[in-house]
Amino acid sequence: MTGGNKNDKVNMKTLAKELNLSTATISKALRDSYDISPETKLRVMEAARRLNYVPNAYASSLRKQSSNTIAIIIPEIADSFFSQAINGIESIVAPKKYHALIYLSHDSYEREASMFNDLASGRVDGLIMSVASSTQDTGHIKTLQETGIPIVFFDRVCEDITADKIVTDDYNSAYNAATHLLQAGCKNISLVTISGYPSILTAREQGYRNALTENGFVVKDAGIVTCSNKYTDENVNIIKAHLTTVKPDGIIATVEQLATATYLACDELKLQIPRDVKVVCFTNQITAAILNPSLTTILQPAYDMGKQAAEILFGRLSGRLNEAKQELIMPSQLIARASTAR
Amino acid sequence: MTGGNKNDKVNMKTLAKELNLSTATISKALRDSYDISPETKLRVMEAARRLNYVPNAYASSLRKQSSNTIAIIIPEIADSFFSQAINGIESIVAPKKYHALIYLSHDSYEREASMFNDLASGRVDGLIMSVASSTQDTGHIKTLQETGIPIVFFDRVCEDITADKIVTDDYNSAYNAATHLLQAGCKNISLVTISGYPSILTAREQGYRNALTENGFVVKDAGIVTCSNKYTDENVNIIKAHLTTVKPDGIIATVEQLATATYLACDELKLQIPRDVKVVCFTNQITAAILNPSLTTILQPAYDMGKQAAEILFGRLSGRLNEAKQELIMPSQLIARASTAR
DNA sequence: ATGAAAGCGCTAACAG
DNA sequence: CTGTTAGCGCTTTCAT
Repeated sequence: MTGGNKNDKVNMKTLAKELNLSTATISKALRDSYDISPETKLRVMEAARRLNYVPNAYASSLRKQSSNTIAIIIPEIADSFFSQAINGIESIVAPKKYHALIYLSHDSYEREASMFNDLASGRVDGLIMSVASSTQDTGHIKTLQETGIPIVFFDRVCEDITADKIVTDDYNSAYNAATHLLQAGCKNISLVTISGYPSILTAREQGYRNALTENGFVVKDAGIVTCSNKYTDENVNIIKAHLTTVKPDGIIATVEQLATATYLACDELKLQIPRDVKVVCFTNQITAAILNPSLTTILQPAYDMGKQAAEILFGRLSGRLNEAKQELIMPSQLIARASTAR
Repeated sequence: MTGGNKNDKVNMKTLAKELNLSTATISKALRDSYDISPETKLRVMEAARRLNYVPNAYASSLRKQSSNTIAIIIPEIADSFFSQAINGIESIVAPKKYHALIYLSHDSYEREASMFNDLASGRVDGLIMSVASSTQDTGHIKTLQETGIPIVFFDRVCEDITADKIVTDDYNSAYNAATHLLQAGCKNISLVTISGYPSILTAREQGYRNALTENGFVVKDAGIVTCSNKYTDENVNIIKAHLTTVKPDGIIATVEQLATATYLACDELKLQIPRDVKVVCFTNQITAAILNPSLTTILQPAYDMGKQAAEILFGRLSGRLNEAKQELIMPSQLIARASTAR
């Protein structure tokens, strides 16, 4: 190692020796405890700075049985919704000098379940998560919860678990999206969605179904296309097949990665948006406004959802918050653009 | 806490008591050490599973003085290049049962520098980073490096630090982008870039300058627009002002977040791409192909860069790799689309 | 106001 | 093959 002088490691013992104090005093002085004299505190702080003392987080965690670390479990990081949510979480976590350990499930139940081993070891004090779309059995989550670690769900929540949850009004958003398409003149609206069990998909599908039914349309199963939850381009073919057979004049895409797939499918089939098919998608992509044509989106308050989730988690961690678990529903926003123009 | 039965915490002592063995034996058995009898190993494994034993990572880290954790420092997470790079890093880190602690500098030198305190505490075994654009003084990085922690830079590297580096061929990419615009008929090409010191910006600017000069053009400083490195929309105005005064017929945008700003600026000024202005941008956004018009991009191999960075880091950590530091240059790809059509 | 001592859970010499 | 022992660096009673 280039100049790794491991021996100059300075810990509390070093400081104690330097100042002729005990490590106990050092410890208290550094934590600004009330029963240390102001002058001693100053001497300790000064020495710490001078010798470049850095506390060992693991020793502290081991001793205190708490880690000042939280976990974030999300399906995917290369997704605007989730990355914006992380920025929101981080805006709360960082100032508190907490750390965030980010786990990516890649929408796989197996990966997700295996991560929970780690979490039970006291590695983290709390968890913020969005469930993998392939997760059906939630035993791993319940087990962790029983150890007393607080969990806050956001967006993709577990219906069968009692915990704090931050979601958007998925039912209404999809209902509004469908209504918006109907008003734009669509008569045959399809739902393009992904496989899996997240509650948000059920809610979005229900909103879609009810909007159609209430407007006198019959919802056929053929009108619902299920794509892969992988971020691959096989979905383009699935959507192309659907467009060819069912010939919808309107599409609601339920998750971000389906926006590009839908556009490409239409393009390859020489279908023009919005003339031949109108499209609306649940997405937070900043480029929606400059797409060809600009895309009507349902924009979720990702940053604020993350922020809220973190705030609630810290409320639980500090004991400040100990009422019943709450479910916070934050409004999404339908932003009409050219892809749904008449 | 809901059913938090803290007292059933099972550690090695519990297992030892259960099986009438010492904790040393338990420890070795669990690590599959050669000097434990197969039957004992089986008994230990079985008991561990039965009692739901989870090792305490912090105790282990404290004792071993290594944490099986690496740090990733990047400017921003809501950026396709960086999030794809993280996926690449994670593809190497996860199978090794390592953890990745992600730190976001938000392109601020102060934030970045303050993170380095944390890292010196033995919290992480190694670091993969992309430097904040506002970082000029690299003392904090050098200090950490001197403690013997291996550092691998990717994309935004530090010129004045000897370390492993993964970059793309920024000079050539910009050179090619400029040549591409010239071939498309541009006579007045501007560079839209961000403020800050990353070497990649210098390289990209140099590629731009040389391509123009070699083709008989004079590069004026007015042809280079410097935007904010914040992910805000004030940049739209900066670019609008430039378009109005300098009236370029071609634009090279050096970083992802400037693509949307450039498009919006043109749109607001009713300038048509590619008729009035041709645009090429360094970006990994998946939506580039479906923009209006589709955007000519310089696509960096983000995922592979992350993967390589992680592989080199693990090479250093394992001691397998101990030759001189290497600088790996990975090729970017210019993907011509409608925004630069003649 | 300061210090002595115990111990968080684990690992690694070393003995047997 | 198994156990004893010491200690990683820190925090926290409990004395003084």
